[in-house]
Amino acid sequence: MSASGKTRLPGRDALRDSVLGGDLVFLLARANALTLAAANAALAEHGLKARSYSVLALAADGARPTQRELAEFLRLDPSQVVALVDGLEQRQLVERRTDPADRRANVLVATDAGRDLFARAQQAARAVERGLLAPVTPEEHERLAGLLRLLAFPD
Amino acid sequence: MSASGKTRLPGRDALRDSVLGGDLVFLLARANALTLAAANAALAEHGLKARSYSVLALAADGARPTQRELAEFLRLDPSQVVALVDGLEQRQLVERRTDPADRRANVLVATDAGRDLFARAQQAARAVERGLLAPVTPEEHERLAGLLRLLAFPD
DNA sequence: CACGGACCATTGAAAATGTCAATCATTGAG
DNA sequence: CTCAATGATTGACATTTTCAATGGTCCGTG
Repeated sequence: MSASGKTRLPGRDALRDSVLGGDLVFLLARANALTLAAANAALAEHGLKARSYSVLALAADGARPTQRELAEFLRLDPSQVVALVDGLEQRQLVERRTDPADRRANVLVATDAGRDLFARAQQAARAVERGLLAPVTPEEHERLAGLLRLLAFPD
Repeated sequence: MSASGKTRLPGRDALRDSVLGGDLVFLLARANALTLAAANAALAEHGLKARSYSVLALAADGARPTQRELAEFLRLDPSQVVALVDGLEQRQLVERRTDPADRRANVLVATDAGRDLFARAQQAARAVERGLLAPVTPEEHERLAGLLRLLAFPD
């Protein structure tokens, strides 16, 4: 009755029933990899990736974040934010304004062109999300977002 | 009524209420980053990372996956799997056996030491997961896993 | 049986990301 | 005023990703 004679290869999805199939960290990693790839593909036609899209999004909706806040929020090293903002600024999608309340800090603001591009990119992003969530009811979608928020912001 | 006079910095979590706060791709990315960091920290004392832990897990529970199956399942390039398996094999945690049914393919099998280490590492992994899911009821946990599976395996 | 296209594992190189320490300007506390 | 702490920036270095090329093996076709 032991499995010693097992010569069959795992079926297409035999691995899913392994220990990892219930591993939250693994499921998150895989879901992230797939959704990130889909998002990047969709954003490419706008010259963006998920990263730059995120920065543009935060600049575009008037939160006026400093680069340090961006770094913390996006879980990036401050030096990566520099590069990201450089890219967007060179394309005139975003401006660095030194924060009047603290002249060490730069506050990010989207230009008109930036808001424009963001609006279009957001359409693409939403379409992707819709596609990803096709097998899920709106209710479940909300539940999922809520649970993910718990993991993403453990406070 | 415009926001032209807005000089206040965003509160600690003002960014969460931005467009990104409801962005599934972003939430997944951030949740993944946090849980991955936690998992890596916990696995470090066993000389593992989430990646090597995953490979070891699949080898340890007798699924006898080929490297190609591993690559697909973990969403890695086959060359990365080579490196991962090299590491585990040098530590005698895992063995490559050429698949009798297809001599091109290597099937991964855990050694006794490998199963041993995995058992201990799994304890650590489970503890981390418990910590991450502390704010969530077991029911919600299951629901989350189910929804993530939909995203992770769109078939 | 022999051929040829497809597939697995492996290698090596190049590009993208992640991580860290050092620096400059500025802030805020004492 | 002084000084430790902080935000942005730079540059170096490690890790991860992504690709193309190769040798061995498989399998369908002729």
